[in-house]
Amino acid sequence: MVDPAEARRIQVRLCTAVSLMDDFGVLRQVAGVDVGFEEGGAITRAAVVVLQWPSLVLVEQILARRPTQFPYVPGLLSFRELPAVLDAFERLSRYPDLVFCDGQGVAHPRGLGIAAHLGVLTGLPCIGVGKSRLVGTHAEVANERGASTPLYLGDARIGCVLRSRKGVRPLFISPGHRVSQETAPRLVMQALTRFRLPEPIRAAHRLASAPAIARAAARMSGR
DNA sequence: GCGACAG
DNA sequence: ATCTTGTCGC
Repeated sequence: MVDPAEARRIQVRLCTAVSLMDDFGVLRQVAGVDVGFEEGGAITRAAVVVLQWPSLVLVEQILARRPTQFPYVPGLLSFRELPAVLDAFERLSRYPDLVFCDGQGVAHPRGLGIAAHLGVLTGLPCIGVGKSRLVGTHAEVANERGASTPLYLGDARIGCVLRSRKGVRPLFISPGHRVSQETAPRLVMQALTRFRLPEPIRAAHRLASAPAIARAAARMSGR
């Protein structure tokens, strides 16, 4: 199995394949990706949902489960979560035109967050939607829906910090693959309804964290 | 050597 | 991420 040192070498090599140019046609179906765990982390659950665009109507959902084989190491998240995500992608009846992935895109120490890694491996346009910061510096973000400020790593712009709705913690948006810095936050805004997270990510999260619901139901019915 | 650190 | 009830705030 790949160890952390080897994983970092793979990232340095693969990051050269990332494209930060808009390169996709008319969007008809978009996917949302998120991962959860069972058995105290022993089992990885990857959820991939497909929504019609721009209606955001759910049209397909796939859940893949497999033994976890890599620990959580900041900066190496994709090596822990992508195996299960790729299992789920193989079962899709049709590939989406764009993917929203929970986690960073190129806003990563070596430019290959999980959304960028997924984009390079599948070849699909991908956008990283992080709920918190991994790397980079930025100015304060106005407390208004749609407000944003660029995220930098040294001189390079690696993404943006976006307030998806007033009064919530901002999202860390960065291109994953075949999407530009300007377009990524625009598409995220178009995928929002009334919640902090864009709909594709919310739908994937509901499916990936289903165990929590099962446990809640068990507790209510009789422990 | 001392923090920071996606999910 | 996950373990977990009620509770503070808009």
